[in-house]
Amino acid sequence: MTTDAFLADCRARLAFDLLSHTWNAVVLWALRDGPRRPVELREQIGGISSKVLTETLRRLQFNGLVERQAHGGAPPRVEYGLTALGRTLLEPIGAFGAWAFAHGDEVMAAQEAGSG
Amino acid sequence: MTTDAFLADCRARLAFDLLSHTWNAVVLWALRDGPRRPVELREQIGGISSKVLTETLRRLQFNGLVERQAHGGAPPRVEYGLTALGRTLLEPIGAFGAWAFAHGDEVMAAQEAGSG
DNA sequence: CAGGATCCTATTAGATACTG
DNA sequence: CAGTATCTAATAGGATCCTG
Repeated sequence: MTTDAFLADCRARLAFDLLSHTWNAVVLWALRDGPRRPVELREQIGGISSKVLTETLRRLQFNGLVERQAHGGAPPRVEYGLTALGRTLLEPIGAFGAWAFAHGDEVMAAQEAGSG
Repeated sequence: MTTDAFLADCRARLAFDLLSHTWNAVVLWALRDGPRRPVELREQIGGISSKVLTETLRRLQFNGLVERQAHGGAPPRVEYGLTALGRTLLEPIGAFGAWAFAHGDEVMAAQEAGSG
């Protein structure tokens, strides 16, 4: 496939849109080991507010990547887990993680060189 | 590595930050076949303004992923190409592209099901 | 605990016009 | 053509309070 075709394809745009939301990939990755409750996700991820986490989960749910499971009662207990489709995204996300571990220091070095 | 460690690592955050800017991955991908001039990139990508393209290129340059080469004269001729570091990112980006081609239709189906 | 409703701020990108 | 300046609209995200 050509670069042009790739960029023009709406599915490719879709993939980029998924990535363009800061927390999408982070939350998906945090769910890799199985369903989690919101409070657990917040602890695990760190630095994400309740509101933003909820919005992110709704977005992922809307895109068919995450499913919500409510175990009724009080206090409420809700879990979010990856769908089959969501699990297929773990591999590409993992590829980025691997890249970050391999080359992250080079990026940081470039940043310091550029700003100093 | 554990999920916690992955998420806490600043290099991982870095990777996610790279992705969180809408056009970063698109522009990197558009440069995969070799250096391009800004006007060529705009045509190839489509839907990106001169200003946003310039900002994106500066950002990528700052992160050591892209390098600028000016061939002086009038009219000015400038080319942007991937650095060695930038080229290492093509593989993970390609993984996402492949995912989009394989599963993009499922995401779109989920969106329609959710909104309808 | 889950998560909705508000308010507020910083950032982004798009449009346009202009300079060298 | 390359790139900047300016203005504006949209949005993400943070903080906070409140409800079931």
